[in-house]
Amino acid sequence: MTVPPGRRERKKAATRQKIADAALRLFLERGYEAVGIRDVAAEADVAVTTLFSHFASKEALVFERGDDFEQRLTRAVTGRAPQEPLIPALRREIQYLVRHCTADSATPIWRIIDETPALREYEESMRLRHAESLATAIAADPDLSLTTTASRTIARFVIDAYSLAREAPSPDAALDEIFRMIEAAWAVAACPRSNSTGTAGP
Amino acid sequence: MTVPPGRRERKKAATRQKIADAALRLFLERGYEAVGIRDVAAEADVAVTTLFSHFASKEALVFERGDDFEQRLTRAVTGRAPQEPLIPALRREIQYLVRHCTADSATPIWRIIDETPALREYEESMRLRHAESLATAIAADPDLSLTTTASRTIARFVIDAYSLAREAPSPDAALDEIFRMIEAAWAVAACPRSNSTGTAGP
DNA sequence: GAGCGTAGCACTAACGGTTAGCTTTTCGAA
DNA sequence: TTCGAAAAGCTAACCGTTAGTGCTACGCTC
Repeated sequence: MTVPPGRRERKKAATRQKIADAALRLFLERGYEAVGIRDVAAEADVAVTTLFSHFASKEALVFERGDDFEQRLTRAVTGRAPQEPLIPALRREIQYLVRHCTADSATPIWRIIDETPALREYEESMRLRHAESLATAIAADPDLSLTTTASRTIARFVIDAYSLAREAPSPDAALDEIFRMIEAAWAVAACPRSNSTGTAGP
Repeated sequence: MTVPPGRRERKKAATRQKIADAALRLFLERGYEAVGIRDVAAEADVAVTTLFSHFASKEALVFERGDDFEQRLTRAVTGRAPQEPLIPALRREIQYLVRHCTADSATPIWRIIDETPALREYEESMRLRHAESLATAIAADPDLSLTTTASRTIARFVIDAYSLAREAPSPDAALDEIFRMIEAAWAVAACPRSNSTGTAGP
């Protein structure tokens, strides 16, 4: 809770950054799988155990700023203009995020991610955790007052939109189509009228 | 392609079963993480390499019959009665699958899965692969003629329904709620009318 | 039925990510 | 200055997984 970060925390952050930079450099240079943890540690001039005290796994080195995703989504909910409807706000944010990693394939880290199955799997699990945070944020909004299930469903759908649009040939068009569906799902979640779905329980 | 499986294939199947049984026994006895691959191999009296020639990973030992899930879902699409609408057919199948692993927590393997993060993650990635198969089946149905994106979206939503209902306090009620949302999403995917979603692209 | 090709299995040894145990260094506060 | 604690280090392993190399048993053809 100290306002000016002490020398200790600065050094710690510096070490972390040094590791992340070394990892990125090596991954771009030789490819993700061809680089070992011990290589990264050596390049960053730290011990392997130090590396793992900063990053939980090898994959986490790639998604170094992965928490931004989570924060941006929850803030798109909690920080949106008063009375602004939920889904368009989320759509705007997802669109930004998708563009950020498709157009910015100038940033070649996304190429590595796309080409490495282990990283794609890791990203999907990460997004699933993000969906949980998003669901919590949605459920906490007093203007919406959704059930837990509805919140979690919408959150999953929104994350699906990200994943699907990301690998679609035309991300923008895909987002259009998917969010039209999400909007419809949202409408029945927000004001439940009928409850017959065609199959009654026994 | 021989109708009566030869001795060779029977022996192979027997070995596979022996390994699966040994694994299940040990996992139930000591817990998933406390059992090593070498333990399983020893208990089944096979070499470690043999074990990995039958199962791709340690997690795969637990989801030995995981392909059933995929097949049941695709057949729910391809094998449904003529003119039967898609979503109720999928809902029926998902309901069956959810009940199978919630009520059947009598089968304590699901308890182990629920308690082991590594297994939950593995299951989620597996379901994602299943969603791809399901999407293909949906896209191939001539009665529907959906876009690729719409097919994949519906498939993901249906898989989400499974995951969410599985961990909901009342799975049946959750399924009701989620499938009401999916039905709405489906309606706009099947007959697209308006295409304004509240946020226009720049 | 003898011989051949191959699939299944075994064994050893390693690789690569990850962790435990313990010591040393470095900072912050008393 | 001194002391406690956080950060970083080193060694040595654990554990899932794979490569390399044979051997054996089966299925098939002649």
